[in-house]
Amino acid sequence: MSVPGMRRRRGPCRALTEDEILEAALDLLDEGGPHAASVRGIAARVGVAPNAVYTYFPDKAAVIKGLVERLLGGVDHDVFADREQPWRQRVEALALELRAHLSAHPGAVPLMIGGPMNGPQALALNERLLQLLADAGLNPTDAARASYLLIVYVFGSIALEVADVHQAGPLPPESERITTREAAFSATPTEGFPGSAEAAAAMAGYVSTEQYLWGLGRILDGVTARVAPLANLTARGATTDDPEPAEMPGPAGRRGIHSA
Amino acid sequence: MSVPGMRRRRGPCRALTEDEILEAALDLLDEGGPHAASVRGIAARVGVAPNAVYTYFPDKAAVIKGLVERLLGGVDHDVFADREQPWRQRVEALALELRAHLSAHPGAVPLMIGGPMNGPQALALNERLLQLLADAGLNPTDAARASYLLIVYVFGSIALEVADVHQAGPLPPESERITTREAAFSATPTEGFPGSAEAAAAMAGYVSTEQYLWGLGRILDGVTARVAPLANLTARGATTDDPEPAEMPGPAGRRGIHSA
DNA sequence: ACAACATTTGGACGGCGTACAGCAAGAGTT
DNA sequence: AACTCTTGCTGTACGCCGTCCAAATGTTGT
Repeated sequence: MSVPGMRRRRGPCRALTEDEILEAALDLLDEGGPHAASVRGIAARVGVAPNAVYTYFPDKAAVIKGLVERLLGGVDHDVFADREQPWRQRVEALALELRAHLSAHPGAVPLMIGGPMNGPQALALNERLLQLLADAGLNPTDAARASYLLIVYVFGSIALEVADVHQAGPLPPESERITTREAAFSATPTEGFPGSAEAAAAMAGYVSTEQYLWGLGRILDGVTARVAPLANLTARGATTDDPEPAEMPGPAGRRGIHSA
Repeated sequence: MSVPGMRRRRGPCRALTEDEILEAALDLLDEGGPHAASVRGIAARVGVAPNAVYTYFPDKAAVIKGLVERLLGGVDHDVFADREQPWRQRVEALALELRAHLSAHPGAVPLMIGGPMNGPQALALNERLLQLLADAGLNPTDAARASYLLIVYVFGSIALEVADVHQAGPLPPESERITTREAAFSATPTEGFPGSAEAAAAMAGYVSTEQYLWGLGRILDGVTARVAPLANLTARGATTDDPEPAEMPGPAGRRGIHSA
């Protein structure tokens, strides 16, 4: 009497689950950096022989893939799914949530951008972003392009940010990282470059939430400028002392793409 | 008595140079993917014992660092140094040159974004970009922020692009990559997502020069929209003889990242 | 009970980065 | 020229890596 779906596999019960393996891998990654997520280390942490991992994943690449999917699946979708809020704030919330969630596991970020993000969670994220931009009034083509632009910006920012700290383990707090960068850049001679001191200060501030949100804001400005030149301004506008609302880019802006 | 600069080292002549090692590493990287740049492989290619590499570089990380520097040093600075052209075209030329140059060595791109880009060539690139944006009329703070935004976009785009192809060796031509992506995305069921066919086509087109330039254009739109709506006719601006200190605010942003 | 199968394990193979000791080769000194 | 000192390269070895293979163990179906 074998229920076709319930048919328990022939052999002995498995000692663990895929999720335990992925969790162990993530823990090792957080503790020891990207180098520490070895099959042997994972197996030792969950208490099995090194090659027992191959019962659950065909090879290490599959473990990494599953790990990335698990990480992407952990982003809180509710923060930006509230369609009552203005869409710009929803995008900002998504970007901040992604950055916070991924920066909490800096060792996993190089593995993420090292391989193709094809998994269901990556597709779901893209899909949600597409819908969000479509809600904002963009046509499907622009929504798709803007979606990828935002993905590139978010993941590129996070990648450059976590790549900037050379030590393993969790990321130091933002202020400490900026201070370290400041010291590093001011120590470098910067042979003959103008304004080395203030340049060091500026480049140190690259890895800040403020820079992150500034770049995101400029991208959203550029995306909305051409599609809805008047309908925005609902979300938080310019934050600095620019007097002009800047309706359209200057005369150089009309130069289009080499459109195929 | 020996001239202090001419003082040849005491021991026997070195069999090779650092550049030969880096070139061999780059060749291996191009042929066999990021995995193939092993110290032993490099040594075998240049015809020495595996540990002879450590005469020239202290460890493998130094080889990678030198390799990245060599790659960044290979970008043609003349394409965007022409200050007669409008600055937007100069930025586009820089972005295209960087993409072409780095995409020619896809195996090296993960190594590039895997570590901090602190080298002199990276700093020089940043510095040139800063000056270019300052020429465009941006104040130092916005120029610094826009410079990093552009760097994030360029390197993030290239990283996602080369990470999309799973096989080693040189990148297939763009059309082939798009076709492959199209097939992959249309094969995926995309469970219940709206517009799977056109979504697949749109996502396949992400890895195209057109998408790349579109995103770059939106970023430049967003950057220029708020800072110089009128003043940037030509790049022949003031020489920025006395740049104000680009006080980049420090750890002012409080949201987002903290570890653990 | 028996057979079929999944799971896990011990062991091994090749490759990796790299440390250590020894040997060859050139420069400086006598 | 002989000696020494410094430097470059090699042989060897250690520990770690990912992964395969054969055997042992446990579980289900007949």
